Amino acid sequence: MKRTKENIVYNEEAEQLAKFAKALAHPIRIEILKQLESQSCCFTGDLVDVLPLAQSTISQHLKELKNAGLIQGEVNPPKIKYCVNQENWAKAKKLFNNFFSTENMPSCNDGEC
Amino acid sequence: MKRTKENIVYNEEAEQLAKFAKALAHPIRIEILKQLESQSCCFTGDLVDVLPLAQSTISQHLKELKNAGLIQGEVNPPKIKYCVNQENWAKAKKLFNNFFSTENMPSCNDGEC
DNA sequence: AATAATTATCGTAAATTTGCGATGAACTAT
DNA sequence: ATAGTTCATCGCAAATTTACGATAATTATT
Repeated sequence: MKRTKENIVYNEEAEQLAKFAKALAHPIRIEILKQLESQSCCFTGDLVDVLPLAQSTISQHLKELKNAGLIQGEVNPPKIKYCVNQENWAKAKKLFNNFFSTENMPSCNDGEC
Repeated sequence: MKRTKENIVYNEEAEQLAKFAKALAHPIRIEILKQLESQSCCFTGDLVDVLPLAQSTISQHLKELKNAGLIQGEVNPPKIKYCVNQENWAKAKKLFNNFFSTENMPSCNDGEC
């Protein structure tokens, strides 16, 4: 960060997209989401069985995904069921789709370059 | 990272997707890519004019985007023209599309939960 | 009440990211 | 040759991320 904490303001859509991207910016979180995608839901314990990291670490990654809004947890004592947050998942999908749409993206070797 | 550097091996596709996501995980890099998308190409100098960061910082972000493979630079002395790398852009687009495809994604409130 | 099971949080250490100014490298133009 | 332009890199400082073990918190079962 900067020398002194000083907030720089960015485009809101860019900020939101970056936030989602950041949540996806670690392979273990991709794997976690794939699990949740395929299994409709699962418990932290199940994830710990499958993934090569300590329970506390998985829990931290889950927290980040939750903070980004991509997943949500329901208590099901003494377990907690994590699921994809459909609403935000759809929002992220749309943002990435828009971003990658190459509609009017000119090629680099166009004349005016 | 871990106490001692010890590599954990992840699914390759997850790793690649995470790498692209990491490149997108900062609003300024989103903005940079948007510029490159819309303008077909541009020079670092142009970006510095538009973005609220120092030239050296922009240069670093460009480097990260280049490392991720999302952009490429051509020398055009004394300037350097940055453009989206079409091939990897398409690859990223496909990876994100696949990832977000909710084909057989069951809802959280299905019976078996 | 005591125990077991499951998940979150704390404390710590290492690594990485972010940002800046200063400086360097490469090339142009004078 | 000198000066100017453009971009990259270095060195630094602050912030954040990543990972772990230990411990706390919550709830069920005995």
